[in-house]
Amino acid sequence: MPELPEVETVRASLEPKLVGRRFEEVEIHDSRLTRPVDPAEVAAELEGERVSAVDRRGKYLIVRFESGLVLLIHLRMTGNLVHSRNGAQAQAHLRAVVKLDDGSDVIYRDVRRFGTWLVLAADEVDTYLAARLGLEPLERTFSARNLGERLVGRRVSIKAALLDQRILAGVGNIYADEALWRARIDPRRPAGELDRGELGKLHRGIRRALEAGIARQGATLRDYRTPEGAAGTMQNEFKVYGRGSEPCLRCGTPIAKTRIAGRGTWFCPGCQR
DNA sequence: CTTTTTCCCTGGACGC
DNA sequence: TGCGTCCAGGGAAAAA
Repeated sequence: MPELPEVETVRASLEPKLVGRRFEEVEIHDSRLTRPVDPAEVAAELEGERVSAVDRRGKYLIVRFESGLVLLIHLRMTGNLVHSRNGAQAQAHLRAVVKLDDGSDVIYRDVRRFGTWLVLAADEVDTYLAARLGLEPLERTFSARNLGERLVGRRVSIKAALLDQRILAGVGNIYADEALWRARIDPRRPAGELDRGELGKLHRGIRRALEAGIARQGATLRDYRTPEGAAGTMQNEFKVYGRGSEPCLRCGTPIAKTRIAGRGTWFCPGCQR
């Protein structure tokens, strides 16, 4: 499930391969990918465009073109971008292929078809993203203080708040659990009740968890791969996610599993308070 | 306004 | 072996 570290890994890998390249030919095989826009229309818009930058905001990949046009890609659950220099062989769940002007291809696969490709004009992008995304956790401007400001008065659990992209952008189910373990905070605590010290620990925990994920090229549980086709290794470093009944690495208490905001949630009932 | 629930989608795991 | 059921979860939309 691509979260910020996985999307950032994809971004960093694709950036040097795409910047300066032209989209020669674009094939989109799944109408769900561009819904409600006709995929043929999106393909036609993208053909001939030359890439000027590959950015990221939250879990969105932002492909900017010299013309000002922007392609926003969201991988959702199982979306996967691979760069290939030897053609796009017939592959299961192939949803789109972009042929670049250096002869290489960008191949998009997505088992569950939740991913989206959206084309916007340059002046529409900020508005679109600002309506959906809050603080960017790895930006310098992200602080314990402005995290706290976003949580004031919130009665939802801190886990649910971390998953709310309008509060904090890029953290998903895995890294939310990992960040809360690092911060020693119980995921069920009401978000608005964290004190100043806890906010500081949470701020640090979020950054540490995300940075660890990026350093390991993300976590591969099933579908996620880097654009080189490699698996990430962050799944080997999980402190709590998926470790139900195994001993806490800090205090030895068996890790508990519960359900918060409809998502599987793992935490240590011994040292997360 | 905030919060909760439902839905989308496929395939792997599991029980019988 | 086969079939039904549950689970995985990001985010949009509807409901409360």
